[in-house]
Amino acid sequence: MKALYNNGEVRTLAPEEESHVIRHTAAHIMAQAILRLHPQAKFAYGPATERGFYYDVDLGEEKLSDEDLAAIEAEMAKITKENLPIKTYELPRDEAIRLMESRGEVYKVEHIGDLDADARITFYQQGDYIDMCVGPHLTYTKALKAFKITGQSGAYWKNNSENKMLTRINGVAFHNAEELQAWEKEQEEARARDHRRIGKEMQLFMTDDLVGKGLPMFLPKGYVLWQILENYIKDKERRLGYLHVMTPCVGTVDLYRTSGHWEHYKENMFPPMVMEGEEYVLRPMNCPHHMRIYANQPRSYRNLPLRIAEIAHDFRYESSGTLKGIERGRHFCQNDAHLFVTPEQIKSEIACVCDLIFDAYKDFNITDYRCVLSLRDPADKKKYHDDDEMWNTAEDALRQVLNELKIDYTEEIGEAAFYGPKLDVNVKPAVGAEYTLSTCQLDFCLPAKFNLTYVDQDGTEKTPVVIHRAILGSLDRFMAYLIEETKGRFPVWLAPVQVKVLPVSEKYMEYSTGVLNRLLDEGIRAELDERNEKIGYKIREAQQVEHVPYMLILGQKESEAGNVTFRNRDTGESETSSLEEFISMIKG
RNA sequence: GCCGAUGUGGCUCAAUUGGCAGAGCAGCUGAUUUGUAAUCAGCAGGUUAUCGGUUCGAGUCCGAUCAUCGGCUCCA
Repeated sequence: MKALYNNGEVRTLAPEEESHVIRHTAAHIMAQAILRLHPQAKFAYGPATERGFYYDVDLGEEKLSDEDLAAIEAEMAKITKENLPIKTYELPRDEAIRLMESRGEVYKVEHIGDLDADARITFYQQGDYIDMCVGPHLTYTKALKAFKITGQSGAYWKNNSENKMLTRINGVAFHNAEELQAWEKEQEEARARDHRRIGKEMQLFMTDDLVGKGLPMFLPKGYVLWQILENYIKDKERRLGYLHVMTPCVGTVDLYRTSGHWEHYKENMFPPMVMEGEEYVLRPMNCPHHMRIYANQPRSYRNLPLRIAEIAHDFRYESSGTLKGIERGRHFCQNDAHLFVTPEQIKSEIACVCDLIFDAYKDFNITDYRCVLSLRDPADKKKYHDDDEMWNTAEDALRQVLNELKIDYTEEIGEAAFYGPKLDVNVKPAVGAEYTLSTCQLDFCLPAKFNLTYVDQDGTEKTPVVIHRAILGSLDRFMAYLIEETKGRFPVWLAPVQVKVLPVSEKYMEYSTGVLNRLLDEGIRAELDERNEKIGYKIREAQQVEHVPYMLILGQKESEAGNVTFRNRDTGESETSSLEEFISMIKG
């Protein structure tokens, strides 16, 4: 596949570059189609994305319907059929501005102003459509063979909510129709594993308008899974010397003024409740409570590290548009902990946190994740605690630890918490954008705000450093992740129902009840299907809807021999064994 | 919050240009007593998200509100 570079050269693309060029060219062709149908359109940015492309367009007062999008897609097909040659040329800055002004492209003109003074300004043109662009692009419009407009959304000019909202039209583009078809199939499968869908079907959780949006409720089966997660991580933490506490879900506004959260996040907190002249808020996070626990008694260097942990309920007034099942609600439970350490202990404690993260990932079979070192944006003095020396120390310390631990990470500017840098471990859900599962944050800021001290070896008072960390992140979000990864087919140790006992007919109910009770006595999560249905029907439901790992089929043979026949959900195979053997298999 | 779309029994979906709200599954009752992915029959279930408007007549057209979905922004 050949591409036209902005120096006029035509070169054969490396295979890994092809998709990007196809998608970027698709954006131009879409822009041309939009312009033909909506001549008032002014174009902002129109890049290629991971799977496709978009173009941000100012359409004035006009709103696009689905029919309009379909018309644009049809016009794109027409343009590819016309097989227009794609040309490129460079203009001096003043001529470039004049060209764009003459076409009313105000956003492009502004863009030129943002470029370095010596930047080359190049254009690509197909037919009468001209776009300012660095390329490269395909050489003819017919080279775009498979694309689809996937929808529209609002997006601010330069991603800044102070700026005008533009219409973003999204699309996907591929080498050929087969790839497009494969993508469509993939989308369908992704929708099928959406945790909201599976959660509803498996009766794991629900939401209710009368309770309130963004406030999911865990149903019995979902809460069983939730508790397994809670016990799992608390047990790990206990072995690592964490001390669990329980603190209230409200606190005074002054508590958050002290921490600085009030100043930074009050818009995203549920508003204050005034009681007897005091203001209280639902807590959005737990650091301040844990800081006060630290301050509850004098601390010595001998007490450190002090690891305070809590499965804590938090409330955040998230924008309605960002709510997403149990992945992001207005109430959630954090697997939170604060490690109070001396500067010398930072490295070993962070190493221990990282070990715990990757240890847990191994247990949950999580392999597809990305580590990010989230740093401040030094220019943004408002968002971040203003103390460059503190930041440099913290960022260097965290970076150094990650390097020594040989953790693969990318650095991202402007992603830090307001009080310090963090290591985030991100995953991508079946549907939607990447999010953070685990986090480990280094904080030189809050301990000072709360005047926390410890007496050091030499008898002087020093300020501890705090490491904030969450392994399973929020239990709710972690559960959403597990649902999507497993498609609801949880491994035995996580399955809300591990064994479903299915009598072949009511004649074997007594035997089945005995088996059920034995399983329950062993602490196995088992259920009995007492309905008067055929065995095939019971299997179908346990398999297809409940995704139960093991089904016990009990009939004449089993009741006479006193054994069990179990059916494996994943293989569909059946085997007969003694009940004892089956029990030890489940427990093993 | 913003841009756009959607909203019909618990679930999945029908309902011609505006003309009697319907089916399958689930539920209940009865029959059947069943051996590895749906046994048969009957019954019940709806103020078509809510409120208002247009019309002889609204699930359908218009407006507002609410919720959900796809994005944007945000995520301590």
